[in-house]
Amino acid sequence: MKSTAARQGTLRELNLGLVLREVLDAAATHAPSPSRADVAAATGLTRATVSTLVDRLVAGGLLAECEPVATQRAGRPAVPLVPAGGTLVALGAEVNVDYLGVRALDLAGHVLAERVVEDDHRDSDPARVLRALAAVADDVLAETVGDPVAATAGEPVAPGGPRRVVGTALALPGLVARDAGTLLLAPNLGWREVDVAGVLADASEVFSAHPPTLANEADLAARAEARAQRREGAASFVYVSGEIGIGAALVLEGRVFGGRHGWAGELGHTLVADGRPLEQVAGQDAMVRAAGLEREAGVASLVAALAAGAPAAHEAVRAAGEALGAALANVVNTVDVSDVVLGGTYARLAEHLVEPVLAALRTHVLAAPWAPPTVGVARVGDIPALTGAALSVLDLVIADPSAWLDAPGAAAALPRLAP
Amino acid sequence: MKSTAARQGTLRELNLGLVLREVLDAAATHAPSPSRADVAAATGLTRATVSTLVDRLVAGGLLAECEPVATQRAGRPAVPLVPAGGTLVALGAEVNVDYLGVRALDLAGHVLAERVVEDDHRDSDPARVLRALAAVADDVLAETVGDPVAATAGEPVAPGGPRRVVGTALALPGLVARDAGTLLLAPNLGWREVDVAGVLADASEVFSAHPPTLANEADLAARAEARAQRREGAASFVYVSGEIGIGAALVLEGRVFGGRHGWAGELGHTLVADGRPLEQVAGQDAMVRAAGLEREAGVASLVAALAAGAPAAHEAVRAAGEALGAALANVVNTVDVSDVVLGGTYARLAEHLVEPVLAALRTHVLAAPWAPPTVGVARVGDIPALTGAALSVLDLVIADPSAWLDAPGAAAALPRLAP
DNA sequence: GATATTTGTTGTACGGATGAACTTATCGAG
DNA sequence: CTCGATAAGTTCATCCGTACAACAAATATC
Repeated sequence: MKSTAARQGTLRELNLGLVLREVLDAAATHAPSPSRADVAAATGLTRATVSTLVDRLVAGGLLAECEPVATQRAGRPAVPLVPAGGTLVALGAEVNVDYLGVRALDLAGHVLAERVVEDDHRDSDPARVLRALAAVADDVLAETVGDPVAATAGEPVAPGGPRRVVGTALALPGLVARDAGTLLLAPNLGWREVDVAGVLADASEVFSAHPPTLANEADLAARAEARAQRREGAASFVYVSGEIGIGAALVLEGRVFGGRHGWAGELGHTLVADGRPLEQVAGQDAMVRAAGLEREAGVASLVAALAAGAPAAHEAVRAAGEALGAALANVVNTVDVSDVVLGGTYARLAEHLVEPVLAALRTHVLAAPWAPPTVGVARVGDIPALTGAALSVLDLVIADPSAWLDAPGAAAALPRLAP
Repeated sequence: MKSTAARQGTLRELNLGLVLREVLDAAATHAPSPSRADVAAATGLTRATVSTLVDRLVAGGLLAECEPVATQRAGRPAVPLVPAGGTLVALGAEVNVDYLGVRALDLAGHVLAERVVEDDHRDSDPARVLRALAAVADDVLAETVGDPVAATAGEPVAPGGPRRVVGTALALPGLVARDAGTLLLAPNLGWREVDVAGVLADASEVFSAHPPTLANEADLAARAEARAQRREGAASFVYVSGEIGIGAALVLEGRVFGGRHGWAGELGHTLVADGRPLEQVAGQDAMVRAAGLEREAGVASLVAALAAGAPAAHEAVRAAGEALGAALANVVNTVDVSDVVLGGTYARLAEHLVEPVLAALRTHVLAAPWAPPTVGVARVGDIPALTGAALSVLDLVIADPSAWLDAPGAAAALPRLAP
């Protein structure tokens, strides 16, 4: 919390964000679209105040009004409010060990377009991979807008036409310097000190117009998971992302906690009981190898072996779960968040992992008797970091809505959408 | 950040707190007392606005004006503002394994009175110890106010007379349910599920009028350390409290992070490489025993042995430092805070601990090359948790200053204090 | 068709911050 | 010693955003 003077504009900005978030959250959780009165009731603001704020947001092209819908009850029918789907686009990208991809989201959080390319990036050439990503990004954006150049010009337009790009974010399996746009270290890619933003800017129109914010893959995946879980209120949990590496991210009251530099949650390099880093015990490759399978066979073969009842596979996963649980117990003891969510590869193995992880938590977490640990499975869909990256971009809009308002009047002519 | 409607009163409350904090911080860091103009410049508010806010705080008895002081420079001399020392009292208490104590602070953070009683509380009777604490608390409060009963009545009074008690807080070496006022588990005391607040309320006037907020000892000690370090801006660090047990606390941007229930930082029960909990390797008793000394001899004998150059003592401390460093590396990797502050017993052994801890951090922290870890020694004085507990009470005043304003007019008659 | 009910809007009032004078109090130059 | 420069603090008109209350609009129920 920055302690800076609160002028009157701060007030408006705060409440504008509050109203916007209310509508966006409803859309994200598939709750019925709220009316002005609903928002007023939920926020504690007056109907009058909400009305002026909503009017501003609608005029600015961030919200849209649907046709009033009959509600069976007495009273004037409410006008449902929805995020304006037509204007803003956020681009989330990811480079991971065995794939890269880009996903485009609108303000409502709906996927406008996406593309994922599978490839092996172990010890790859950063420039080559990043140029491939840049091409994919331009493609994906082209699917959502007629002309990427016109789209960045900031002209308000009708739905279906070109859109305004809010920004871009990139998920990477390693340590990043988020401000400098540099990847510091990604052991599983074999990358070190790469000027990611620079390379992307040279290779892509989108990334040069909108320099990407870099972040850890697990953090962004957790951002997406937090949204998926928001259905039942802002949750706190430790998200474990089991890809080739092992990343973790803390979600506190629905917000991802990245730490001072965004490097929090480096779980893979935690030392476990035998002195080895966790990744070498419970990582994807380690499990596959321990199960007596070829590394190239991947997780799919492990899943198959488990289904077939192969004892070595079961033992491998159980041992991995035990080590993971012990490492997570330290995390839980450190940050006092007792719910664990398994994501990535671990989600596919959850059936066999939950029990050993939970057992380890129960025995090693000091507070377990009073806040029983839980182990759940991620709800968010495939490649959550793509969604999380785009959501992290959209957070900018929510944090400072008035910066993204179109010139008033232009959007007033927009036709009403169907509910 | 609770997302609740921001009305106009929110604005005033925010800025009131901002102004108050500005003056309190200056007092805490022994910086020169700021004038209204200084506060305006620091906060970004107008001189006019600051004036009205300060007037309100002065009238309410939270701030006081000193005699204008000649500044050598041209211009009207400034009126230095200081926390009103005379009106509010915050009580911080602690029960730990080998002592208990109570400290009374005024709004400026100055110690008004304190008392510490050394005793061995291992496997003690909670009721007996807590009754002793209650008696100490009543004594300490009596030193600061003429009549504890009158003091709680909330009458504004002149400096020197009875004071208003803001509240009480109690530091405990274990897990607490802070809302319920219950100690859940304190292994080193041998206490479990103790209704601390209830016992104290029955045994003491202060605690019955002002039910104590319970918190972990390390968290509160870190709260005090954060204030001591604020001199150079809001710092982030991991505070390690080495008492009989080992506690840790996270300080982020100057604020203690307690986690969902206040149970964050349970470092002592982290499992180290050989499978034992850290406390049994690097705890006070473990070090003393490993050095070949009697447990009862305590840390003093260990310090003496180190000074005498006893090889066993040096080896014991070095081994402890190594284990501690490895455990801290996990914490640093988890929460991305690279500065460590050694407190409690560890501060006394810092000379011999810093090197092995630092070495362990350098090797195990993934981000070490880009954010070099540091290991420092706590600056705060003896028994920091007492100060931290009282400070946590004073935080209530800063968070909601208007709730603590006296009736206007009553304090206007107060004489001006000397600068 | 009258009434109740709920949504959304329209003024008016109020509280709080702002900016521009203005007053007060000191230093220093002549 | 006087005058001007300088800075702190105050006063007042103004702006801005929210609250409150009354009102208009649109539907269901009887």
